[in-house]
Amino acid sequence: MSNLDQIAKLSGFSKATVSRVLNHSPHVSQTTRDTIMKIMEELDYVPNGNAISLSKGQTEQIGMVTEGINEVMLPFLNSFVETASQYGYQTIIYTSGGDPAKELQAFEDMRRKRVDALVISTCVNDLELLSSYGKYGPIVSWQRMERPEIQSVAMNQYEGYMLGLEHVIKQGYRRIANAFGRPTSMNTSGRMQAYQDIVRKYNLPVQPDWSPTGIYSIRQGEQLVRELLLNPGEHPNVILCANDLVAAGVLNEARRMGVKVPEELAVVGFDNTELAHTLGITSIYNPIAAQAQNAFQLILGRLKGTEAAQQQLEFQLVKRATT
Amino acid sequence: MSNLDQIAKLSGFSKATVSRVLNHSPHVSQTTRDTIMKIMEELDYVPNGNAISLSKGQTEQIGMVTEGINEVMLPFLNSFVETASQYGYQTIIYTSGGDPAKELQAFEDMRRKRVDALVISTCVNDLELLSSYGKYGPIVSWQRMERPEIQSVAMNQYEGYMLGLEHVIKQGYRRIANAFGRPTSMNTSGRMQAYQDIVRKYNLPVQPDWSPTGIYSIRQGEQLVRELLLNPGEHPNVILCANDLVAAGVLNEARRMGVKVPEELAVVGFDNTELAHTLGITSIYNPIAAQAQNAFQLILGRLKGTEAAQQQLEFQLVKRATT
DNA sequence: ACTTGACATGTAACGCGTTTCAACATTTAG
DNA sequence: CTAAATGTTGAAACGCGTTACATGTCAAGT
Repeated sequence: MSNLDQIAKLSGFSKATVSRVLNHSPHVSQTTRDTIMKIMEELDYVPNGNAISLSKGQTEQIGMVTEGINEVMLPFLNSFVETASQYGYQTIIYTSGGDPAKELQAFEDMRRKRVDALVISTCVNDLELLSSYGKYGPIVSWQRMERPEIQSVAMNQYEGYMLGLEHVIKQGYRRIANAFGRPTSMNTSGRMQAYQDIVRKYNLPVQPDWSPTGIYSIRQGEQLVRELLLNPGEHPNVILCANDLVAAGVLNEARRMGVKVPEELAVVGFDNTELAHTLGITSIYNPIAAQAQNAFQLILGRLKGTEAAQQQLEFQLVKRATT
Repeated sequence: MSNLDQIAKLSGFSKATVSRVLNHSPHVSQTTRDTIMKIMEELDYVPNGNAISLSKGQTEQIGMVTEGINEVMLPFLNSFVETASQYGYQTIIYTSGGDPAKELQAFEDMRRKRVDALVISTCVNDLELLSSYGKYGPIVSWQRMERPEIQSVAMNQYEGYMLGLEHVIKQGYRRIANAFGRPTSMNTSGRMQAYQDIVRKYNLPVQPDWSPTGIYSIRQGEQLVRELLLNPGEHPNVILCANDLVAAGVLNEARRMGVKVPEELAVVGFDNTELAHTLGITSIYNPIAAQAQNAFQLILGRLKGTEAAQQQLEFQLVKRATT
């Protein structure tokens, strides 16, 4: 493996000049540039990325921290990776599987300079602790967050959820159930607030078990339907789901139970992923890809000291066959 | 930011000894270890990851190269990331979006020592070219591949596909259509071979447009159904799909067109992802998660010089409502 | 008492670019 | 024709651990 020093020696110039050629510095004469480039080609030279990272103090790598990648995250991940790579940044995946220690690993990696910044979604560690890593680099969250050290690209969940709620009300449904996500997240509390407000506004019936939290997956959606519809007492006639995965599970299981959708039970998803389209589920369009781009821009801004503006994005309701 | 040198000076020991403490070398007395550890804690010291990578010549990072992450890749990605992290390796995502130059970036990054190894799936560059990067580090492919420089964890697609073919034959279907994937991949040619053999064995009817290639996505699946069923002439009564995404699209569109599944048209997916389960699609179980683990083990083996054995994995057919 | 070996620790080179500051050469302006 | 400006290039320090090899010490073996 050849290195910069060899190029310098062979060309008769100093390391500094070779470095200038590599970095396209204008302070090199064309002749010198040509000479050096020729030698680099002959030796099949490429600079060592680690050496660059070490001396620059930056890796041009950004960590994405999640519990695990699922269908809902897919557009976020793809869009983020794509955007980052346009600017020469690579994306490293950190999945915790719910283990706080593994999650923390990502933050430690930022402290150790292996990544320049982090994007996080739902977190399992104490926020206080995570925020404290803000001093080691930019942290941007996909969830709404009230921490000065952590910027957020999350949208106003209250408004988004309200869109879904008003929609089903307009369709004539009144017995509304909610499959909420992570109970401690700001996203969930925004949605809960919307639900409470709509209940008050329209004086809707409420049952304690109609608003469970911690529902994220297909399987959980399936189970939820069984519980809701097999319980004694009054049943809901519409379920608003934390995301499209849950909605898919709900729809699937309801049909399996012989329940007519949307006549007997309406289903609303969230995020409007490909899955919602495929299954024909009414869903609240969440401009996830745009959020990912925004997340990267925020990071880049912090990294370059050019403070990018927080983009303004909106929810939309996509009506399909389940309402 | 404190560094190893400061710890050495403050503790009165040399850098070498401090390094030994960091690396849990047994050649340090307990007293010394304690002293040094205490100082490291006081200064809130952590070693710089880039410096380690530079001097060790390894980053403990593995690149995963794909056109883009989709639902089918999800279990592979998650399983790979999870397994790698157990061994202290991080996973970097490289998505090319079909652009050869972007794909090549990943290989160049290995040359520049930013990643220790690569896992690839479908590739858009010339294989000859990609193989030549084998000298810079291990490359493992998720696709079957006939290159000594690139190991493969792909399974025998011939047998897997045959499983699906024999199944639909047994169910009485004879007009078989295939939505094949990437035309140039070894995976596809294995499946094509299986199809040809079954056609010969059972003397099945064949139409030129019943075996298109290049079908990977939901949308393409949807379109395919329209084409196949609206064409003049004989229509197939079963479609075997390149993956579950395509099967989902096919199923979706067929139902929308009022076609009865499985009476008028059977659908078989591939990979048996969560999606197949949700939609009740018969699918060929492809032990993707296990392949990902295997891929990592192969890489680790090459990296550590301990040659891991290629695991033997099997396909299975999961019958659901679409056949 | 003397050698041998085990253990603890230090020295210095190494991995490889980047960057600041200084120096020198060549134009250009006056 | 000189002073100032502009353009080239180099020396050396810096970023930070790792590791092969050397040295010193003390206890066990004979």
